[in-house]
Amino acid sequence: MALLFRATTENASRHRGNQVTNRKNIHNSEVPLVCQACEARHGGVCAALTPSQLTRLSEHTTKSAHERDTDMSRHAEQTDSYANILSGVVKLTKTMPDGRQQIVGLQFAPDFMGRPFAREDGLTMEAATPLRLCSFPKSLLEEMLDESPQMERRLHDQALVELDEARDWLLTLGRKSAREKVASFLLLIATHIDPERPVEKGSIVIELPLKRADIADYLGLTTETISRQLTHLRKAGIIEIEDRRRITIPSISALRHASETDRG
Amino acid sequence: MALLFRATTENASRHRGNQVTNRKNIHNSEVPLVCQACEARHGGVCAALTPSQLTRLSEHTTKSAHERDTDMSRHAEQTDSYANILSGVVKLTKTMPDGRQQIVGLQFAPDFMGRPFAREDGLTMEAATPLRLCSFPKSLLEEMLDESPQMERRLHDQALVELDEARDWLLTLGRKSAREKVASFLLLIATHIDPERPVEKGSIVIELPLKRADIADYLGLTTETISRQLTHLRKAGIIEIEDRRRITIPSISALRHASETDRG
DNA sequence: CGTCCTATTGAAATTCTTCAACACTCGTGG
DNA sequence: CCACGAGTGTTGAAGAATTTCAATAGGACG
Repeated sequence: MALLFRATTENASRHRGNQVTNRKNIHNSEVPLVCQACEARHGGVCAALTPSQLTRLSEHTTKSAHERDTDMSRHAEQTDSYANILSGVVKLTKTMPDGRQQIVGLQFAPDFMGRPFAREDGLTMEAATPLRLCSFPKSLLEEMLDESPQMERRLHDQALVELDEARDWLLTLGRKSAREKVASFLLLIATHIDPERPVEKGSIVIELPLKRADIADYLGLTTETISRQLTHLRKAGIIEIEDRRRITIPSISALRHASETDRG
Repeated sequence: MALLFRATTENASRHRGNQVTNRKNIHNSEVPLVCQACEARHGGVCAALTPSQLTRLSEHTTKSAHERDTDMSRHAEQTDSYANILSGVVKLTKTMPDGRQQIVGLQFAPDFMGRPFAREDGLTMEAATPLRLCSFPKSLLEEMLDESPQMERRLHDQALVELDEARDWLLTLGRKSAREKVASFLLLIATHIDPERPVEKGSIVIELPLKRADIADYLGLTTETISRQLTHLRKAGIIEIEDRRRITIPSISALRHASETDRG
């Protein structure tokens, strides 16, 4: 069992955020250094805590790194912990008895993973990319949730955001053509992968966190169709394919248009 | 504007739940009579309130009835209220610029309608059937939410349930055939429309809350396909069609099977 | 250099949609 | 009481989009 996931685990106290990039100039002496990186990016649930609560929590956090394709539900179960995503992408997948699969959600930094006080059913969570987490014991977090309604509201908010995203995706799966679906996916990645960047203007390059088969499972299509539609978008000048995983988008608004209409 | 929705509105205090059917033998003298009906069925958010809070809330509730196709967002906006569904079904719809539509959720009694402290975007809410609501002023409810973490947790729970349902539906839209989709829809209705009834055994009759065009918008198909698949299910002996709106299901498990496999 | 995994491309097969005609139901007014 | 019309649902045939099957190519790694 333990062999099934390989994680490099370091105690947070030995680790002062020295790997952190993208960091803004924040010097809040009250906030634990380990947490500043998170805060700097765009506060996850922890942002709802007071500095003293944050200090208490940070004393029990563990940072860990995981390879692509690691089963994260297993990790959560084994360590009896919840976690924030520091970097990387997690895919949530549903599977039918006969093997058909559908990715029902993607989680990016700084999303919270897990469900305090509630069941998560029939869903597998896998690292879609190399992943870094900041984990805390379930018991401690649930304690703090009982103390801090703000933190619970934060989780509630994340659930509502995920609900909105799931519903947007229902529209995509139910009513869009394959071409529009692929464009919608690229748009989704472009707007989520780096929340720092203002995404409206200019040419951007995105790194796809999923391989073709995963994209297919996300869009309810086959890998062949993904491939064909990508080359179609390329020929239409809406994207440029640098390499299987890197795509440049000359104009986000052109892409957005393509995500809502088939005909030019 | 006001002409656009016609509602018969009665003050709750003049209304002692006398229309209530399906009521169990509960005699809790501390709980306001207006609320007992709700509780008896299967506690909505109000179940998290103390009797005294419930009394306070019940003094400001308004029951109302609405015809099919009423725009409920308008109602919520105009009365500045949130509401519990007492009976009937509400459909949540997303629409694309070019008119394509997708139903992204159905709400049944005793679901809570509205989103305290958060935005609900690009979504229209319509009565799919005649509807009865129990509404309360937003301000009062938000006050009580600040007082009662249990109530907020209840809302949080509902959001998580809706999220799970949306994700199940993603699998349905993304990976199932038209036949399986229609079977899945019937199964959904059978399991939601009357939460009282144990749903596993025997033959049951369901009343469809949606017309064919709506079912199509829920399943990402066309009305023609819905029609064809319904007659297919009928010929396969999985359902009997009593009339356009009433369908009997001889065996729920056969239907469940049909919702996951095409070939017999 | 061979092998495994991933991605692309083509041609045939299938599923679902589109277009078109027709049937049923219900309420209204002659 | 019947006729009419609008809204709703069903059925058929042709067409389009996507899948399936099959073959090939590119990269990463031992």
